Amino acid sequence: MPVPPIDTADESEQEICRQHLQILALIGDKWTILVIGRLRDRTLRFGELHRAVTGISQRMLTRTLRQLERDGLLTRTVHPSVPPRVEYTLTELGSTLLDSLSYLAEWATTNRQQITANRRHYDATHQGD
Amino acid sequence: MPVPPIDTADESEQEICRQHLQILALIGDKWTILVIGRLRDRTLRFGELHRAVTGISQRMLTRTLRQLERDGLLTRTVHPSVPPRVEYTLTELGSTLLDSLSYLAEWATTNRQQITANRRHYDATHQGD
DNA sequence: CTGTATCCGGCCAGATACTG
DNA sequence: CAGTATCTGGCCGGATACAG
Repeated sequence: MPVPPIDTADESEQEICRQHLQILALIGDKWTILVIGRLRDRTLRFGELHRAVTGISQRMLTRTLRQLERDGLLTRTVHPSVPPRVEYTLTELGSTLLDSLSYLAEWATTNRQQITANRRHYDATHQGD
Repeated sequence: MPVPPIDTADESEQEICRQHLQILALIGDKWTILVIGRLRDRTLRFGELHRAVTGISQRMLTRTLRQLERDGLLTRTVHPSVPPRVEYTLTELGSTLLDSLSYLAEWATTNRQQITANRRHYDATHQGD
């Protein structure tokens, strides 16, 4: 069967792709990658993360951390003391995600300038439309 | 210098990370990956893409394609005929992006069920909060 | 067939204030 | 210190209608 017309039979492929997307949506938001990136090397406390990720609000940091905890990408440890001390640590699962992301990061590094150039060229040649 | 306090000196690292994010935001939206995924094997016309990507609206398909064209991830070819015929083809750049994404897709495949289980467990153990 | 133009409802992130 | 509660404005995506 060489080159089927449209290959409408692979609805399943698209379904699988959507399931992947559901997972990848994990990291598609604005802050998640920055947060787990900061946790790559070491455990950090809430306040440390808040300072480390420039511009994030308390609300968004909390939300991001909760979701990552729910997905099992990091662990949240509460030390019952005064003042309270909460530490966040990347799990093995989170660490492997970061590893997989490195390929994409490498692609971005390699092609960032090319993309910027492409955009400039497009904007220059299409501004008259 | 073993284990610096917070390592606030690597603001630059975060800057680079943000530049990466700026690029990765390309594919962080709802439709981009589905569209370029459909173009992996072959050139497709607008209408073919519209049917191939289930649920996408004309507006969103057009927007997605325009952005991908601007970034140089695909080419848009207009065949002057009646009715008009517009074909979209992945560029080398777009193809390499898809290759880099495959590592993430593999991670998603490997860990999807684990994550689903993690969520169930979290929801079960935290519903009383 | 391949788009563009317009309206519009929902969601999400930011700001702010408050709490154990 | 580590959050939660509430309000709000803006953006994004879908629906619809129209055009070359």
